Amino acid sequence: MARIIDETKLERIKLAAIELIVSNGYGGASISKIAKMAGVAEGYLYRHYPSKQELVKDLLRSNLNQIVETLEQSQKESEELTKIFEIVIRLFFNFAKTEPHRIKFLFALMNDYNFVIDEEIKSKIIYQCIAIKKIGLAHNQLDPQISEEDIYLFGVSYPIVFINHRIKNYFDTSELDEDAIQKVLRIVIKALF
Amino acid sequence: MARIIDETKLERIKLAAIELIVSNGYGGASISKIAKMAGVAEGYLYRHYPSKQELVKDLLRSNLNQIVETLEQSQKESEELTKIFEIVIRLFFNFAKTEPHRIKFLFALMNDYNFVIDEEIKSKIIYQCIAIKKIGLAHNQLDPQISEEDIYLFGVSYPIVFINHRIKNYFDTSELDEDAIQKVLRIVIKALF
Amino acid sequence: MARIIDETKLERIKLAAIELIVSNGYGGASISKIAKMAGVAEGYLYRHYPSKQELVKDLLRSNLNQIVETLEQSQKESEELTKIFEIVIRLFFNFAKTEPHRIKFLFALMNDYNFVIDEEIKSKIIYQCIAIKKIGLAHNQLDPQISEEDIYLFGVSYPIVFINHRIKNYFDTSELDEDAIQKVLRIVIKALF
Amino acid sequence: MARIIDETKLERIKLAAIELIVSNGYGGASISKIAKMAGVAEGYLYRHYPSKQELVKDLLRSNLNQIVETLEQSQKESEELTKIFEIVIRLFFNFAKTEPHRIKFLFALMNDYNFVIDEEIKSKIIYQCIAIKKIGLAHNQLDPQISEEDIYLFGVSYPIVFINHRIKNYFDTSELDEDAIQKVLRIVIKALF
DNA sequence: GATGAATGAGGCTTCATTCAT
DNA sequence: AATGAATGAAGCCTCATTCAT
Repeated sequence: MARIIDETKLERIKLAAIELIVSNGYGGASISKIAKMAGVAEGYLYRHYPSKQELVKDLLRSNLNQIVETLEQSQKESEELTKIFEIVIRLFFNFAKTEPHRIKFLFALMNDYNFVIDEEIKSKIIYQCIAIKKIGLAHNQLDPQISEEDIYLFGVSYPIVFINHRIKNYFDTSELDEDAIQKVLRIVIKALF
Repeated sequence: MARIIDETKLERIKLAAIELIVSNGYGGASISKIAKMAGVAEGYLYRHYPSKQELVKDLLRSNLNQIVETLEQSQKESEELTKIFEIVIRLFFNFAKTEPHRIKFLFALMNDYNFVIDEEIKSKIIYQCIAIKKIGLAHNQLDPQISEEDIYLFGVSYPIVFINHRIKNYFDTSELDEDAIQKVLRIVIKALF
Repeated sequence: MARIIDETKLERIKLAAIELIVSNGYGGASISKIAKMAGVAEGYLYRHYPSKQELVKDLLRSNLNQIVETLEQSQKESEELTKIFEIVIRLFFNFAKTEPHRIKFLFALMNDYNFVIDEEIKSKIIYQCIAIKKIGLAHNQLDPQISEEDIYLFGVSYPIVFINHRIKNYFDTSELDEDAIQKVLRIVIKALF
Repeated sequence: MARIIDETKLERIKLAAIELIVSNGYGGASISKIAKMAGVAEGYLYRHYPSKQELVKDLLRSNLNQIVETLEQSQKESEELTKIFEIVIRLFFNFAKTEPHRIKFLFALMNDYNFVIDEEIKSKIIYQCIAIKKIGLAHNQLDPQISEEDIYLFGVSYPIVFINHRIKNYFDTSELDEDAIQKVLRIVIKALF
């Protein structure tokens, strides 16, 4: 009975929101623009989210979840710290190539003072950082002065910052190739080990 | 005399704008709120800036200029790379203590995809990074693979990111004390040298 | 069987509509809220009423009909005017106790300039008032200057106004007890006889 | 400096709001309709009231204040209760002739369950009713069973209800002439004395 | 030079209503 | 017969900006 929810529509809304937030900022991504870009009625959005804020929160949440999964995945694939970081960093770069909006979106909102990260996801991320630190210490691969905060700053934050600087073409290079990956990886290892 | 009064007004406007942008975002910092907080008529603002955008651009420009000056200053004070980085980092931390709004503001807008950094300032910053790189290479203190981009990412971007993560209390530490400074400095040096 | 289920649904819709109109006003009683409260699909409502307006009109109509029936009933039960008024007033008070929403609803919409009372019901009410007047005159119980309008204003309007003032606790009494009934009855009789 | 506030505009807004609320109800009196009718920009309204609700509250407050003043005035002019009621009732009728919207507006909102009367005005009205009751008792003119609530219901509420019933032409008379005044006065006195 | 009254476009959100299923 | 997904107009409100004073 009744029509089935058109999942495509929701997906289009999310994509449109991300794209518009990335290019126009939170304030510049108006509901009407999002709806128009998604080819959906303005009111439709509110059948799935109680407010624009909640839509963006959800977007941030699900994108951060991808990071959490990336971190989890990396630890399943290897026990060597350099390898773990490589996996994570490669995933970010891959992410940047296949879905550049998403990495821009993350970059834009992770830093925003108005969008506090969901407590649950935050603790998952912290938990993963602690786990990585433990692996490193257990295998004597990590500078003992390194904290989970540093793991986060170099394993997550720095690659994202790097990628976005490249995307912004800040230093007249926008390459996100193998050389760039190696560069990031090398510095991260130098910093933490 | 009249000019002096003027300057105060403008200064108050700038401070109010920064504070409101930091706490409410660009969209949440309306002209009327800024004017009210600054104790100035709404229209007054338009005698100095053609638009709100231009006001914020100018704010970003002048705050970035402080960074340029910080970089310039650091090179005048020492020729040793570790010392130079220490000076810069100490200045950022000092900045964070005395004018936290400003460092938050920089953090919020530097990364924004909507506020492109003034071309002139950008090249100044790049120029300073190149200069620092040269000093480092001349004194054999720098990993030769390090580029000016890396100098920027670790000399400017990373300290600001670190400070803001601490301010946001992301890992349950909001300390910006000597230990924090040493920590940042140590990692930067490990990464670049 | 299916029909019975239907009737329940419709009844639930009506009750929900009344409750929401009373507590949120006509504008605050949205179809979706009514449907949700009634546990019914939004579209269902439109199988019985062509519009929200028509639903409310019908609600008003059927509730006013109860008043007409109350008036009719009272005349069947007695020929003495005081008795007739007593019956009517007691019914209103009883009504207020058992179904407070309804008396509030009547109060809210009877006075509304947007919901004109159905012509048919209006003439029924007028007819009843005339009938009561006739009884009074026939038995020499009524001040001859009293018109059917006065019968209405004191037999119907005043009790409803009184009850609602008490419900609103306007004068710090919300009692609707026997004393209140006696008080109303006494004044009505003093006014009309 | 700067333009002077155009008091006419505010007055036009108030009049338009009253007229539209009377004819379309609170919900039907939209900001845009009010602004259009008043010949004023939509946003202008918000320079004087923080919300639509507050505008209507203020309207209700100021109109109720007229009633308070009417009650106060009446007691200054006479010490005889019949005279006091006559003055009040005459004022209401006069009011109805010169400013019919206002009396309709009062009628519409006084009874509304969504617009609670300002506590301050309420106590003023109660105070006046008590004062009138005292005068009546002091001069042995009042039925001792009569409370201030009754004074209100017959001195204020009933005349307004009567006038609005006439305006609505409920019993095919819309006269608000001397006869009507005498009729109301006579019944009120019969009821309370 | 400075003010703040006034504007109206545009933002977010809700709503009555329709109609495919 | 009944559902509830989908619509888009309209509601309330805020905002950057203008301009008479």
